[in-house]
Amino acid sequence: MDVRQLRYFLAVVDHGSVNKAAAVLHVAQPSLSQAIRALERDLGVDLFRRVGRRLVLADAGEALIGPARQVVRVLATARASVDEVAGLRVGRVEIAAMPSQAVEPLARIVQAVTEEHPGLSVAVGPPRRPRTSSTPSGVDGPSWGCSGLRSRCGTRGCGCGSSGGSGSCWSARRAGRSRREPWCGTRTWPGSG
Amino acid sequence: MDVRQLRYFLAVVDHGSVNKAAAVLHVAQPSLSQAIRALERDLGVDLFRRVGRRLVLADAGEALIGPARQVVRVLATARASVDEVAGLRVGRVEIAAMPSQAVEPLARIVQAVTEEHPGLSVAVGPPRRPRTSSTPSGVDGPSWGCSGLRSRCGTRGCGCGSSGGSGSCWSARRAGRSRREPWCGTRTWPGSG
DNA sequence: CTCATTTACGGTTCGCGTAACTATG
DNA sequence: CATAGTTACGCGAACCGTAAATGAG
Repeated sequence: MDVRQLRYFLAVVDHGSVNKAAAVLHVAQPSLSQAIRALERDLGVDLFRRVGRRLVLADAGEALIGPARQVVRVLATARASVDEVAGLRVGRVEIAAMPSQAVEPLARIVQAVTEEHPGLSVAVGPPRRPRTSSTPSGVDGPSWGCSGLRSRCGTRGCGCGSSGGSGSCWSARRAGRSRREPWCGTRTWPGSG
Repeated sequence: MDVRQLRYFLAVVDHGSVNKAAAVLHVAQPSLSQAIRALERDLGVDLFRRVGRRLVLADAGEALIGPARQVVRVLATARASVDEVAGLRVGRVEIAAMPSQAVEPLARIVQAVTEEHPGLSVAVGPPRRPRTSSTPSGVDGPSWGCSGLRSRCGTRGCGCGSSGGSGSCWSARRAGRSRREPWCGTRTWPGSG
């Protein structure tokens, strides 16, 4: 059982179908289906009942929702706790964004972040060599490949959530944050700013 | 950030050294060191300060301890919740064990489990790997490839922890529980018992 | 037939272990 | 020299995406 699987599970529950959930999670439907199956196999229980071409929650699935949300929430808390102590005082943030989305809401976000954290150096650039239409994988140069802004940036919510849309925000692949991260991640390196 | 990493982190904190923690976690020292590094890279913060040949908690590490424990605890709760609903009422457990270790403490454990859950069918066999790519969908016989017993079996602790030693207990690799699981896993499938 | 989900399959990434290296006491 | 931690590297497993198959409406 993995946090990623729980996130996937919750997405399916929230959106009512694998299709919708996959779109929101930015993964292919088969991948999501596969992950759900793996979770069920891992738990040894069917979380959904396959009725027609719909997935409806089974009892076990119902029971999992609460704890699953809690896991996700607590994990976010863990990160926030660390950020609270050492985070975002000084560092460098590199953001890869689709040019078409790089102005708004990005500009506003960057402004908010830099005002909140004067020690930060923020850089914005294009997504280098996206592996598919939605996942970046750059590794060299200005280390593009990392990127995005998460909904709540930094230690305190500075109101730059804006839910991203699907242009200026995606999960990092190689360099920064693990790609396991939900989608949208920040990455800072202390000292290089 | 992954639950596995948090578990590793906590082990290092609790045991005071990578060496000890690695031994307890049953992973090689470099693997653990690597994982910690990855976690630090992911968070963008040093969790430990490398002083001499010792790791001492940095502020960020200190801040992470609480939330990390909570994540681990909540994740266990999630599994328990599912088990509570659908778990271990009726099903089949297949255990792969090294022959030399298949008697004790395995026999005692199996007895305890079957007494606790009369609906269970328990099978024990060698850790041979089945070439059947499909996991044991509960159709045919002892599809070995699954395995191990976790420290606390089932929904309530039935006292069969025994900490395993390193023979009759290991993480499943291909079928069954993900090997990400701490080590030792049970696997049940409803209906085929 | 159309749409949603699942299965099959190849590519890429990641975690782990072994071995070699560095540094501390 | 002995010990603890890190880096280098190869293997195996897992995840993802594309393509094809299955099944319900």
